[in-house]
Parts: sequence; C-alpha cells; structure tokens
Amino acid sequence: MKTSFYPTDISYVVKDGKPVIQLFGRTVDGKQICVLDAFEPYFYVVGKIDVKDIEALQQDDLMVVRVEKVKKNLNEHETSALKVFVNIPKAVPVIKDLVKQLGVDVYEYDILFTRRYLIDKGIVPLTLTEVDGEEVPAQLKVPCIKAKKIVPKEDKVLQPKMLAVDIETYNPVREVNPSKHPILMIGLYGKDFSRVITWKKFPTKEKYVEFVQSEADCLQRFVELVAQYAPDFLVGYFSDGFDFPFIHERARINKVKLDLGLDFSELEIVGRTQKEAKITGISHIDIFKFIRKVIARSMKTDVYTLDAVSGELLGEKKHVVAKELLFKAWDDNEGLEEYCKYNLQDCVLTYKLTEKLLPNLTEFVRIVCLPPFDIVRMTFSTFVEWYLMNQAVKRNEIVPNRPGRMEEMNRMSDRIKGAFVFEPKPGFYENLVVFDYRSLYPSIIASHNISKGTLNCKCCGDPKMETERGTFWFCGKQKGLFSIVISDLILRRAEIKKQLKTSKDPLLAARSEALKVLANSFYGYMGFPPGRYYCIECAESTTAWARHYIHKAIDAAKQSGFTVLYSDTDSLFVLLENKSKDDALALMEKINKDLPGMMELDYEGFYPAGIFVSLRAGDSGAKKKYALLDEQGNFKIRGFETVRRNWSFIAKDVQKKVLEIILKEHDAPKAKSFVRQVVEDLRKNKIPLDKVVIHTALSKAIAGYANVGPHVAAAQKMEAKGLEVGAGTIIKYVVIRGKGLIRDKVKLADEASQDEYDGEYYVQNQIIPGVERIFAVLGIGVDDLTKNTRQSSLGNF
DNA sequence: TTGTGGCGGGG
DNA sequence: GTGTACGCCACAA
Repeated sequence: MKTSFYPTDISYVVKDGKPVIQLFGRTVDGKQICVLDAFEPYFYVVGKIDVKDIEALQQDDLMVVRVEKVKKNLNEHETSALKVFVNIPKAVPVIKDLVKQLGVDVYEYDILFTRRYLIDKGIVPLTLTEVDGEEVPAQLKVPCIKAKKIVPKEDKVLQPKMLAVDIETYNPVREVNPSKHPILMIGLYGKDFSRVITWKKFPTKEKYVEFVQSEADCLQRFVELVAQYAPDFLVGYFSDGFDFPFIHERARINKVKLDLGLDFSELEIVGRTQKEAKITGISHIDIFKFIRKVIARSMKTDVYTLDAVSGELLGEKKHVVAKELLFKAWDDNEGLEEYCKYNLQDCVLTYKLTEKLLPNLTEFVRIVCLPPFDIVRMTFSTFVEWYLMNQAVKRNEIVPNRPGRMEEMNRMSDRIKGAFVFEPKPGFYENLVVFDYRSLYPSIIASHNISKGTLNCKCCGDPKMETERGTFWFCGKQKGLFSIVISDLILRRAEIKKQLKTSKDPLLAARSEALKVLANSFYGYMGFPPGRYYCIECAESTTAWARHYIHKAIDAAKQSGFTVLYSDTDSLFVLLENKSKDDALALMEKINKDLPGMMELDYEGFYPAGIFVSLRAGDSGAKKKYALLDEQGNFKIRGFETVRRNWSFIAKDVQKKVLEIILKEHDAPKAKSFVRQVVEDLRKNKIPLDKVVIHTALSKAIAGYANVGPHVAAAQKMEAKGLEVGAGTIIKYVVIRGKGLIRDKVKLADEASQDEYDGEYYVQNQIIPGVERIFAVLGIGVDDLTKNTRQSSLGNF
C-alpha cells in the first residue's frame, strides 16, 4: 500500500538489537502517522589495512557487521575506501576508535544516525514523500507503517498544524525560580482554539478560561489538550529557555507525567548552556531562536522581546498589564481575568509570528534537508556546512572531519586581511553615481573556482593571486565543491527572481532570501575555525580577488575621467561632474566586459546630492558615514549612529531637518539659522516638554549599576514612588535646571513642567552632537550655532 | 589591542 | 546522542 505524507520529525529506536528509524509526519488526508524503516549505521575507513582486521573488531555488544570496498573521493581526489557497517549507532564511536588505533584514517563517524538517514535517502522534511508498506501494530499514539520503500515524491510542502503555548508564573521577586514558584496559568492558541488553564476560580464570561483544582491538574490538563489538538508544531517564544524548562521542573515537583511524545515518551530538556526542549514526534519550535538567528538581520528593532518583534512584524502588541503585580493579583484574587487575556495574547502573537515566518522556516528546512526542530536551533555556519555535506554525499565525496581541539586553536589565531576601503574626503557633493558588484564574494568563489580541493593544483597554475599568506591559485580543469555548490545557489536564485517578477508567492520570496543568505554565508564559513571545510587560503583568496576587482573598477573609472569619491568592499561612488548618466553606464559596460564568469558590476543608483562626514572634527576618514538624497527625495543614511533610541525627539528632529535643508535646498545658512532658532527656543523653554523627554531602557536591575547615570537616577525615583522597575523598563525623564551632577537634575517626565527643563543641557548634549559633524563639513563651527552673534553669513555653495 | 565574563529572551 | 554549541557588548588588563 502506498501512502503520501509530509515528514516533520525523526527519531530512532533499537529493537531486537537493530536500529529502526521512526519518521513522524502527516498524511495528505491530514492523519498523523509514523513510518518505520530499517537503516544501518556505518562510517568510512581510508588507508592500508586488511579487511579481516576490521571485521574482527568488537567490544561488548558493539560490533562490526560487515565491510564493503567502495570508490570514493577524498578532498576531491579519487580514493578507495572501506565502508564499515556496525550493529547499532552507539557502536560507531567505539569501533571507529578501535579502527583508528590500527593506524588508518576514519571518516563520517559523527554524523547523527537520523541525519545520516535523511541524507542517504534524500528525504526532505516538510516535503511530500511516498512510502510503500503495510500498517503494523506498535506502541505509539499514531498508526505505524513499516516501510518497504520510501522516496521523495512531489515538490509540495506541508501546512503544519500549529499550537502556541505560553505560561505565567507566580513571581514575587525579580528572579525566575521554578523550584519555589508555581505556574499560575498555561495558555494555548491554535486554529479555532483558544484556552487559558488556571487553578484559581474567579467570575468570568470569557469562554477560553478553564478552571482546574491545582497546579498539578493544570499541567495534566495541558498534556491532555496537546494530545487532543495533535499539533505538528508546538510553538513558544523563548520556550527552550523558559516555558518548557519551567513546566518540566514543576511537573517533577508535582509528580505529573509529561508524556507528550507520540511514543509516550516524556518532555526532555537537554543541553547545559543552550537548553533544548524535545518531544518525540512533535516539533517544538522556539520561534524566538529562529527570529534572532535568521530574521534579525533584516529587522529594525535591536531588542527581541515578544512585544518589540510582534510590533514590527505583525503591527500588533502585547496586552498591557502590570506583569510584575501578577503575584499580588493571584494572592488577592483580583483582576486575574486581565492576566488570562495577557497570557492568551502572548500565545496569539507567538502563533501569528510563526505563521508569518513559516515560508522562511520551510525553505531553510528544504535547502538544508534537516527537520524544523534542528533548523530553528542552528547557526549559519552549520547551515552552510550541512548543505555542503548533503552535496558532498551526492557527489560521492567523503566528508572531512571536524578539527581537533588543537587544530581549532591554531585556526583561531589565523586572521585574514579584510576588504579594501577607499575613504572619502568629508564634504558636500552633487550628482553621484553608485555602482556595486552583485554578490561579490559568492560570485568570486564561483568564478575563480575557489574550493578546498582545487587549491594550488598540480595540473595548472593560472591565474595566481598573491596574498598576505602566500600565492594561491585554483584548478582550471576540475570544478571544486564550493564553487559548484555556490554557482548552483546563484543560478537557482536567479531563476526564482525571474519567477518573482510575475508572482508574489511568499514561498518563492522566502526561497530567494534563503538562497541569498546561504550563498553570502560561504565566505564567512571558509574562515570559521570549527568548520569541516575550513579553508583559510580560500577565504584569503576571496578577499584578495575582491580587492583586485574593486581596484580594477576604480582604475577604469579614473581612466574614463571620473572622480572616485568613495569605495568600500564591493561598492564604488563616483562624481558625475561634467559627465552624464549615460557616460556612467558606458563605464559600467566597459568594466563588465572584462569580468570573468558570474561576476557583474551593477548600477545601484544616481544621487543628486550627498554629504560625507568625518568621525570627529579634524579626522580624515569618513568611512561608512554618509547621507545621500535620491531623485525621489528619499534619504539613504549610513553610519549616523547619533540617531538613537535614547535621544530626545528634538535631537532627532533637528538632525533630520538639517540634512533635509542641506541636501534638498543646498542652503547652509538656512540650516544654520534653523539650528540657532531651536537653540534659542530651548534656552527660552519654548520647545514643548514632550520633545525633550529622553527615553532609555534599563538594561539591568537598578542595584546592578555601579555608577548612577541620569536614567538610573530617574529609575530610582520611579522605584521610590512604588513603581516596579527592572531590566527592560523604559525610563522617561527630563533634565531640569540646577547645580551639580546631571543625575541630581533629572525629573520623571510626567512630573516635570515646561518651564523648568534645562535648555542649555539639551543644546550641548543633544542638539549639537547630532549636527556638529554635518556643519563641520560646511565649515561651520559649534560656536556659530550656539553663540549669540546675530550676524554671520556663509555664501551659498 | 586583546581577553574574559555576562547576558540575551522569559516571569 | 554516531554531537558540539552562540555572538555581542562592557569592562579589565
């Protein structure tokens, strides 16, 4: 009988001395199943040795089953190897040590059994798979099929059934302590399903609230409801680090069995430093981990609280309630309904976030070919590595070993020379054109065949590249693994981008993004010390070629009569002066004609005006600090770190307005008089109070601060008023007039009045630092902005 | 400049 | 579990 299903999770058991893979998933008609498949553990041996010597190896009940002679490639060169099969997975590390003692090399002895299975069978989680086999009885919560044959079927993906979970705990002090404090409520949210289980009764009309007798009952009911809902994904926010470890400990204390696993196994917390909560057959997705690792780089926020992340990605926030007073509400049984609402809303947000990011998660699962549980918890280097390993196996390559401790230490001391930066002269410029190399590092790796196995080959030697650590070249006859794999990624992405022009499918967009991110991670991976495919010569060559090509573009621009203003890594800023945009495009064509393979210089844009500022007045470099104005009137601002959260609105407003006047109107005197007006208004307390409020988030508990800065002083005042203040609390304060230290002059925002704020403080510490460097470029000093001289002029520029 | 310790997220 | 763990920042030396 043939069954089509989407695998979601994988594990294995040893039955009658033989390992059996358990592949959990959901069938096309929506039923959960488990597929059982026999699979043999093995590893490779390379070296001169008698097969009989290996066959004889045994230790207790761990033994070699058989040995096969195979043809493989090692570091991209042909070799003969022995494939050593052992009886159970646990035997691999033991037997490989025995083999190693015989003086030969061993490989692929640390690839997890379940992952080995996925690679070898080419099974892609979340993707339609067909199993041929009969149903067999088994001790599981779901029907079991014993596989005769299992193959990937169609390029269709699962819409997983998801359940979000969140807990609230009794928390009288600022400390998380599951051994002392009980769980008060557990929230669940899924499709057409809302529930908050709690064990103190109060009157309510909300249907989602369910009362039970005790904390133990609450935990018990949680287990029942999860089983009833039968999710593919159980989702939480920081649930590896908080919710599940807490639930686990409370269940232990209350003697409740958390047999959530589809094989009746209990929730398991593994790992010392980075905890992971595992449930057999159900994928526990800690969406926080995925967001911080994969999505974070494309987000604006710099804090990853559920509130901030939901706000940005969903436009929805947490339910507002005094969380730190929950223990009191519980003791007095007053206002608990609000906390239930809060609990449920956290689940809703967690659910929606996962729903939104599902295309991204799914694409990483499909590219890297690992279960969602693993993908959510992996870093980029492991993504690249796992992808390479998959490709290596497909190409009959033996996967290199990870470095030993010593080797890794040696690698860590190796630093490579970075990218080329041509620093601009600070100043105001008109009519700039920006070019950049499209995917510079990936395209160099692809075009120059940069790979561990093609490094300094014996058969050819061009072109050579001189680097800091020697002369390197890459084979011109045989394509290397890195280069093949990265070319494939680039081509696949180009194909998807074509499709995206006529389609808005979020899966396609996510796939394109995933491919890009993966390709961009290759360069970093080559210099990643714990990597299996570590190749410092490859990384060094990549940056050396990058410098070569950017210099080439700079030279070509100069030769065509352009003034080169600025260049960093892969981009080039030139001034048009008396030339046209067409001249710039012609220059680009000329440069592109000589580029090898997949390399290409792109026209990034034309900017009517731009300003480059220096780090400090007098400093020559203006690296990565500029503001450009495009033809639509939008700003492109880089490196102005002055616009920060903990600045007052007036400081941000003034900086923005000054850039606008200078770039759009080219009117320095106007910008100057604007600032002077603000300075005067501040000194006369004419700027509204809410514009001078400073917002700062407390990074830790008040007691943790050794020296009391202004925001800490303000926090102390809040505490004195009886408000709960801790890490993460946003402190809003105003600096008022007076003598002494700043911290003695702070007032809470809602207690200060319009006429008492210290205008001079704002001028010196908020306004001036934000615009000082911009004016320095125009030859206008701080005194010109703040001193009370009515007359001072500067010609138009 | 390099090295180390703590913390993020959650309540 | 055929395992090994991050990455950034503040602060010190």
